[in-house]
Amino acid sequence: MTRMRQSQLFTKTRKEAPSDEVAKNAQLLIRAGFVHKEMAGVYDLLPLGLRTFEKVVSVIREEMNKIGGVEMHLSALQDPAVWQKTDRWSDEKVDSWFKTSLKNGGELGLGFTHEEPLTNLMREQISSYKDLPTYPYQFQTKFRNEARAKSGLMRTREFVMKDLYSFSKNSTEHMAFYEKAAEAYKKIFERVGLGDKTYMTFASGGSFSKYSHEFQTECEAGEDVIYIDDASKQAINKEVYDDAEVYKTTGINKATLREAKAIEVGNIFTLSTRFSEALGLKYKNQEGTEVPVFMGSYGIGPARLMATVAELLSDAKGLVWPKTIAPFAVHLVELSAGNEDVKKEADEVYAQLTAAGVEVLFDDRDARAGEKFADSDLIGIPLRVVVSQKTIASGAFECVERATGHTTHKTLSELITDLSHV
RNA sequence: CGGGGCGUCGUAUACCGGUAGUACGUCUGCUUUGGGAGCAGAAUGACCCAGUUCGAUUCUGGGCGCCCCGACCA
Repeated sequence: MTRMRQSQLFTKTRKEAPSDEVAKNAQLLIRAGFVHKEMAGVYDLLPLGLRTFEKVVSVIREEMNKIGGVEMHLSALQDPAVWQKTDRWSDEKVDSWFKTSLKNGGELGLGFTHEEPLTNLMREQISSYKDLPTYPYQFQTKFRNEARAKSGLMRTREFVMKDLYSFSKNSTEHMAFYEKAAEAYKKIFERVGLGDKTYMTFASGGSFSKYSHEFQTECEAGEDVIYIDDASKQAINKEVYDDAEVYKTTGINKATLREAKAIEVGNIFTLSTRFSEALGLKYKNQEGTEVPVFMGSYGIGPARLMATVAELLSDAKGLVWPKTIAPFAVHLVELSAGNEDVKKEADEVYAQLTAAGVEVLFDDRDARAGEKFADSDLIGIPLRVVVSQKTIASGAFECVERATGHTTHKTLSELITDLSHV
């Protein structure tokens, strides 16, 4: 669906944010009708929110496909057996499990990540060096029993993650891909409008390896503290700030670093053979020797990314979406006040823009100008096109850029020409 | 999980040991129509369970829920 009449959009905007939301991202997304809070750390995507979410997903998907990613979809329900093999089933090892049980009493888990089932599955697919490298990925719901959900959509208990896993022959082949993945990630953050403020950040490797890389977007609402090197656009996570080896590896001068709060919008890990060895994922090399597959994992949460954009690119009037992830390209607003000529003209503009392939949200509601403008500002679609008696008389429609407030007047054909360039 | 705070119409807020007011939204009517309109009317509310009390939305205890700080974040 590339268009929508606002009279049929069931979500309503609100003047005030709910008192239980402090985070700006949640306040704006709820006020504009993009999301609904189901419970702490659990949000529903409403029509506008879903559209933006899907746009973010598309951007990520395109970049993953470009570097050889192959999309698939794994189950959320998890068999304990495979997790026991890597020692990640017990609540002592992993405290964020949501666990449930079968009617017959058998235990199940709701996946918080997918290294185990995928590695296990790939044993059927990988047996020779000829099968490598390979890069399966998915957009899939993760469940994490966070001790504390916080910051609106930033840290939730149920969320979709794009997780890509690389299966390589050795660390050299792995590192080549790791660097390609890092470049793809940079492109993703640029495309969604966060390029200026997102830094590839040296971080601890968790339980997998000594170091990993996070993509951190500088933002006051973030929960991480990073140290930014503006010259190289790199950063260092506070957790490894005092590690001398980090400076040797990166060549960063500790003295020039600037402290900032940031949101982790993506991360990439070298997993090495930690999972392939535990689960027996091996391949035969050219000499006929069995070797464990060398792995990596690469995650991005599209909803967190959407929330980060909401947090950073909004203004006092509401959301300001970049064209790449806006729910619609154009917000067509008719100010007919019941005037049939204006209505007819607006309908015509709606039909023609749609026919030209432009995604349009058409505010055909019987509401006053002030309310329509306020809603339009709140929702944050990049371009507002106004159809009213005034614009009909002048022969050109008023076009207002949401981000800048810049206003121009264009005929329908000029408008279509402009928009089809995007 | 430790600490703190908070639960009142759909939303945001107020007051009160004697069953609750305002604003926005909603409904009806009239007026208005380029920046969240005006007038008149209407409907809608105390998280749950105990206790104290003649009487509890108010006080006490417990539960549940939500937010914030911290810890955690594979």
